[in-house]
Amino acid sequence: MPELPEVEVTRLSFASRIAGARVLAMHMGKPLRWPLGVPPALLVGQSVMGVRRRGKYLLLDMDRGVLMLHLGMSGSLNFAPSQIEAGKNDHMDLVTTQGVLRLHDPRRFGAAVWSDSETDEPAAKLLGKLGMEPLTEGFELKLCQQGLKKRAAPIKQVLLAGDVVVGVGNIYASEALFMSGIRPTVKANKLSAPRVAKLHAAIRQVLARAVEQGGSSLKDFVNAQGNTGYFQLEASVYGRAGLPCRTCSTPIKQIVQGQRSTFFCPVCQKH
DNA sequence: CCATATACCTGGCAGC
DNA sequence: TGCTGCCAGGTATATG
Repeated sequence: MPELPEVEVTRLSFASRIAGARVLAMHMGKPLRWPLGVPPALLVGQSVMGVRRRGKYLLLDMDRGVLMLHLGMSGSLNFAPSQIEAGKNDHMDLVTTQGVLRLHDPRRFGAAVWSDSETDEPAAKLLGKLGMEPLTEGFELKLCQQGLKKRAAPIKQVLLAGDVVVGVGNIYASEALFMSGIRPTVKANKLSAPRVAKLHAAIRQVLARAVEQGGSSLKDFVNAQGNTGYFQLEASVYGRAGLPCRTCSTPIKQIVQGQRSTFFCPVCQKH
């Protein structure tokens, strides 16, 4: 569910409401991807200074460290004024003076991890190899070209790997490649500079637009206020196998790359 | 170092 | 209705 836009929309939907809140209690349900790494009681009494995002991680800055949250494939957050009874897929409650932050995640590929600081383990290890943030000034075309030049893997898989640019997941990778007219199977290091420039712009555009739209509503995305997004309404290729390309009417193709589905138009994305 | 495969886990859906 | 098999937004880790 959550790629960069969904994570960012989630962040925006509760960051200002939780800022300044003091933790009253923390409850953990079934195990997530990694152990929290700290007894929940140690969170009690600390305040939430703010919420940042790095790639698809949400970073809750606390008095004495950072609580890192990841939504995995099926996670979502809810920030409600008061506590409601937890369902079987609710695996973390952070009860604060300003509301309850709840992590809901059926598949449990998500995570809640404590780190004494962003430069300590485990944060350093999890965040250390992440690529550029696509919606910041730091996402420079030149660095993008340099990064791709070193990679012989198909461009789609390089985008997903997240070590050149973060936040582009399986949906937006297909969408960005369609926007820039690039076939997903092309080796990253074979792309000409002008084509990388197109891709660079497309990544920015598709992610920024999805954030504006409130995130993807594919399947069941909701932000921390329970609102759905609208991106699904305008997907160009993702999930449209066999349907006519919105540009040229050629049936959209679906292939598998690195055990993930990829969608593209064989005519608009010739090479 | 790089590219690719594997593992984690549940729920929804198509097809029978 | 109920079963089976397939598929799903991510990414650390293992393997070649």
